[in-house]
Amino acid sequence: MIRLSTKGRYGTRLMLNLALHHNGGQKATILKSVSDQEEISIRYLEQIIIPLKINKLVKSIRGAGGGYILARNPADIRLSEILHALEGSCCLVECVEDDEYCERTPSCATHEVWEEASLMLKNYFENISLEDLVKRVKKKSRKKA
Amino acid sequence: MIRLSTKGRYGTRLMLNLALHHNGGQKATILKSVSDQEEISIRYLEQIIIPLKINKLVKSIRGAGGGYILARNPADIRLSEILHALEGSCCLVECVEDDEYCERTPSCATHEVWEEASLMLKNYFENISLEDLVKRVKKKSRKKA
DNA sequence: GCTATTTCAACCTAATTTTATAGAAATTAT
DNA sequence: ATAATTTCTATAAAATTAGGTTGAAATAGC
Repeated sequence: MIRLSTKGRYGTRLMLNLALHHNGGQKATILKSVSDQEEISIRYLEQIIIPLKINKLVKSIRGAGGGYILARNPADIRLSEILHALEGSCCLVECVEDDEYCERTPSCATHEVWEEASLMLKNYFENISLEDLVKRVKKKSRKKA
Repeated sequence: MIRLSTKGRYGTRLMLNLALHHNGGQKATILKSVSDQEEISIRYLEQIIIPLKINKLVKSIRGAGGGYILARNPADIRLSEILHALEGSCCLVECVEDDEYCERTPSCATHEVWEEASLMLKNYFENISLEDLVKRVKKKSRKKA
């Protein structure tokens, strides 16, 4: 399927949750609280956050009183970066980013199409920041009330 | 990953191959020849073509001299139809097409984003026909020569 | 010219391999 | 002692391979 894996989906919700609790980056958020609020297994969150840490999107603080903090302000973290860290790419197919993946690429008409669609997606996700998502959440909760 | 499955990719190449040999829909193309040209296992092609047949995108002719023919002219078959037959949808996430998939949907800000991206993709694939792909192939082979 | 046989290709089912997802247990740092 | 982190182990899904069956056309023998 053309489908976002749970890694990408859960990871984005994880980052959004950190953004919602990001008060200038003072207090760390523990995965347990993210787990409770987002209803995602803490074990799985631990695996998901590893690539986010490697890609310097979050900082970890070990030990008591520790947890995770966004490495930058929510406005400076784009969805494309999160997906890139978690999915390896924003592309629909491997061969778009990896030239050597398939030798047919130069003559492949379908490749062109996947590439164009991938660029479209990439562009879309590059223009959405965590701050934008936070705004959407606030808008939604206003509608409810 | 946000990735098109091999079903979608191989299936599109299968349909494109049928389109390239579609001379007004007179002669059927056998999977063996598609397998040789596209370098995809014939066993796998047999599985991939089933949903394409169910969705009335191809017609099968059994026995000697048989094979497969596009059910319509290449200009009348859109990429979105092929992907829909093979992938079940053009969407990035289940919850976009299935309202009951996730109870968080109404309050989920990330859901909005996946939905918008999915619609973008859907729209893109709806505007590409097999004939368009055939034209791209011809353009590419001209460049080579 | 009709039946029997061969051939070709679609069709169906099962098994295997690989990859993704999820969780448990053990470990490390403060 | 508590919380983060790593490593290991199941489970599930996707991709691929493989074998055998059925139906339809073409050909050979009578």
